[in-house]
Amino acid sequence: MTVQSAAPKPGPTTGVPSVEDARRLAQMFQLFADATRARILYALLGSDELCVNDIAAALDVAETSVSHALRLLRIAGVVKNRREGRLVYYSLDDGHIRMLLSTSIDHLAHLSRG
Amino acid sequence: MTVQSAAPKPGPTTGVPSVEDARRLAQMFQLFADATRARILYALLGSDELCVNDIAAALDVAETSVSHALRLLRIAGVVKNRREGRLVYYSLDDGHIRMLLSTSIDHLAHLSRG
DNA sequence: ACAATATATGAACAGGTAATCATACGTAGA
DNA sequence: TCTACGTATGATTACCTGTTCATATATTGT
Repeated sequence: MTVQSAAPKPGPTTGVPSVEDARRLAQMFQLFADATRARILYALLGSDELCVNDIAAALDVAETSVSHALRLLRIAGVVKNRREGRLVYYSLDDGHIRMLLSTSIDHLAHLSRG
Repeated sequence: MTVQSAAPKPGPTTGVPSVEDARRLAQMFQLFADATRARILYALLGSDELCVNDIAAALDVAETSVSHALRLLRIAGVVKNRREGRLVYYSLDDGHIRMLLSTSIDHLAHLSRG
């Protein structure tokens, strides 16, 4: 197969990320690519701090499932937690996350409108 | 198991998205949650229009694989295409996508710095 | 019409992953 | 210490998804 190219070089027009960076990017997006985790994140976007049971109750999802989900988000640095007695409060970790979530909502709205 | 709640009601503090919305959100993020697709998107973020073979060559990925990936992105409205002879040019579909990608890069940088 | 090129798509197989179950851990109160 | 509660985690299972191979479609040139 001969290749008919339109762009002579892979040109770093803005700087194409390395395979490694792309992998990390994808891993990060993967965290949002699950309905349960997405719902958790949006719940946290609303009330800025929630304990595990509150989340489980609000979403009507098993506590175990929520806990597993929060673990992944925590390890990735997307959420942080704080213990107070028996309760553990979770919240979004930084502003980029909030912006990502907001932008994604905008995009969905954009698609809905046509 | 008795639930000790910190927030009396599932309160729509900013408006918790429905299960359906969360599902759509997750599906959208899922598109970015693959290294190949992520690399394609970042390549398109750089040069604003590329044909399939250019992408395959630039990323060193089989053309078939790129084609499958682009199909999903196209159906989801993330990229659009334009035929010119035998070549099909792909580009990002709207500004939200660009902002999402940019924000995600910012977040990664944020994590890297500490 | 035929051949070559560029892209698309269906099927199958391999690897990953979220939900569930069982259980462990940490904390508070009696 | 014992019990109850809130949370965390390992293992299993069932499902989903990306890659590959084979093949189809579209376009151009002879």
